[in-house]
Amino acid sequence: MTRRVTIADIATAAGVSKGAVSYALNGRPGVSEATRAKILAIAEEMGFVPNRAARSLSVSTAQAVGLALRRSARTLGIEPYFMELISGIEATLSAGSYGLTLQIVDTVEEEMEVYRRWWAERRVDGVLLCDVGIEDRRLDFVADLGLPAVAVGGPVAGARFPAVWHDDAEPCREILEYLHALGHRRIARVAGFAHLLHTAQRDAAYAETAAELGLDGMTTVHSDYTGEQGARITRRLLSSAKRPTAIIFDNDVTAVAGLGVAHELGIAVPDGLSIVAWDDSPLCRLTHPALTSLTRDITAYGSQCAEALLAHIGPPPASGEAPAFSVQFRPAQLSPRGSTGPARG
Amino acid sequence: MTRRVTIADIATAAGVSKGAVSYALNGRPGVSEATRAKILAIAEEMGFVPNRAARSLSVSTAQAVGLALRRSARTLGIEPYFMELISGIEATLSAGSYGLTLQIVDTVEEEMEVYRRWWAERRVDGVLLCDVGIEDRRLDFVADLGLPAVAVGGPVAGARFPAVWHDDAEPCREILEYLHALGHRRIARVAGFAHLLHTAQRDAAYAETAAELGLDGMTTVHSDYTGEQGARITRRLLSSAKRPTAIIFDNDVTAVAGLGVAHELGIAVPDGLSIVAWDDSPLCRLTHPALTSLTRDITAYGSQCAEALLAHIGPPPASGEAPAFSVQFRPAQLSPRGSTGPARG
DNA sequence: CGACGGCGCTTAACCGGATAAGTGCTCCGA
DNA sequence: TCGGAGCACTTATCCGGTTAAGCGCCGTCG
Repeated sequence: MTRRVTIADIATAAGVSKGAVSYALNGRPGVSEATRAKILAIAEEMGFVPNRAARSLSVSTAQAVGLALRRSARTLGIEPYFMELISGIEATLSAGSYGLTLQIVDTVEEEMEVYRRWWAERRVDGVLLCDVGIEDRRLDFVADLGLPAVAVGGPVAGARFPAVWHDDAEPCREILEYLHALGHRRIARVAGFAHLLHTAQRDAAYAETAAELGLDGMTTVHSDYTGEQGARITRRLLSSAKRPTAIIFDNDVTAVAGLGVAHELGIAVPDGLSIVAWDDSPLCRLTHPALTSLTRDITAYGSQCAEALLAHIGPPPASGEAPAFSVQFRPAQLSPRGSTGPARG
Repeated sequence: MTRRVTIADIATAAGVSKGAVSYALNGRPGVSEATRAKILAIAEEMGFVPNRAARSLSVSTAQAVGLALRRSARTLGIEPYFMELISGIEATLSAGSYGLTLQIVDTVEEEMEVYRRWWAERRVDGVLLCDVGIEDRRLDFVADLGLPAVAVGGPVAGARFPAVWHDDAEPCREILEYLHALGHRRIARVAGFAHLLHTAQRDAAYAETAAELGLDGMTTVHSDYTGEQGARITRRLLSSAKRPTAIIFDNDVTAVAGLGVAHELGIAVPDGLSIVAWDDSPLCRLTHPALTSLTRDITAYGSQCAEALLAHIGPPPASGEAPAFSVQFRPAQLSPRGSTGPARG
């Protein structure tokens, strides 16, 4: 295990000072082109890679972004959403040679503590906040800390930092009109966590469209996004006297579980029941029939979030143009598949 | 955004030198108990958190572990395996106040480049190698680099660093005997990537047990673990003249896809076809019928891997007892559910 | 009584970069 | 011919910790 090569080694080899090497490597003025070329060649030949800690200490930047996820291992595992998001985030970050530091936490308190520590340690330059809630203590906490952040989801009222989100109202309208056009009148919805911002947004959007279409029998049940709850709620819905002819699920996992329950109860899909899932993932194409779902490119969404964060971290506040607050991402698109059809009778 | 508190600030406040503060905070001798208590109290009061970069620079340790995943965003998203693994890894790491740095890569070359960079930058103190292959160039590469590593999977022949794995032979035998006892004689297997070590191990184990049981018609088809391939292969298997009465899938995703195909072809499960899935995840309980599967605690497995890595990084090689090479994890257990039953006719 | 050892603390160097300030040189114009 | 600007590079300092070495003071023992 040979010793690492430092700029001092390069300086010695090139017969110049450490300072000159630093200027040369960072493309700053202060050295002649000939010397710069020579230094770069030597650095390349010696396989020089700057020590991250030393650079961080000097410029007081971590070149890393933090992501704290407050979901259980099981939920994280089965929700394609997070891994796709992470994958997108990661792609943008590594293109900008930023690292991604990941931590899984149990409670909001723990999550905030992680942010406090990360920032105090200068382990990260900024964080991405997932699962934005209606009343979200993290928002003020992080802003007060001075820790650059971007909310994954929004728009956040009175935001003190950027958010990246997509309009859910439009897709909600699209689904409901689609199901209505297919003749469905008793439509149920298995929603996500009631405290999440986007759940509330969808709640409102469905209510509005339902009113316009004269669908007054729409029931909404909130879940924790797990398959177990999805199955249990679906079982209850399908066992009721006036059972729905269509169910909208707020995520893919509960939708797949719901489909399983329909099979279990001998209800044919889509003849006896239509199913729509949010968050089109490969999961939706695994089942038979494949699930009609709302497609959005979560990986691209993750990239966009990371970009917003880098932009927010990046330029010193002197810059003329204000950072783009609250970027809006393209809304989800309905992808009709085999799980939806005309209402029976 | 107030300036960070450094040990110099504490030193001033306590009326001592930086050195004394450092000794006090690190629990080393060199200060009286009274002074230590005073310094600790002041540090606490001022909310001191050491700067990671400064400490790293001094002690040349990153207090972080790297994980590079060579899978596509879509695969990562839908495979519960990785998130559960990460979750377990993360739990152990954060308990030891290590960070986890994640990177997603496309090719082996890129992956090795990431290791080289991480190590040169001293961004990580060690890495976990997933998806260990039969001929794995990464193993020697990482060992030559001097980068501490632990293989997630094994045993690795001629290993130059520890591995954590579980015996797959025993569960393979268990499955085959179970299906044999149920009367199945035409059993197919949808395996994973042929180049992966554990696939080869299972290949061998099945072949051996099949020979013992006199099952000579066992066909094995290798897949890339995706639902698409799982579905396609299953469709082919079920369309053949002498179609199997049972299929073993090497992961949960292909198994769920296979179940979908059975539905599609109107083949009842388990009456017309029995299905067994490896890697019991919530996914296996989402379907109807729920999938008989091989349960292993992947989160705990991840923890174990992280522990092995920390142990390998941790004590300087002087230590008396050799680091535990090649920890064996408990084998997977068969969890029979609704997708398996007696062979028909 | 003086030498010695150890405690408790300070001093200073170091980790590996970035960077402001300083130095010697050349070239230019007055 | 000389002052001054500007280039190319060096020197020195800083970032915030860790740590070896040094130093004064006290108690102890020969």
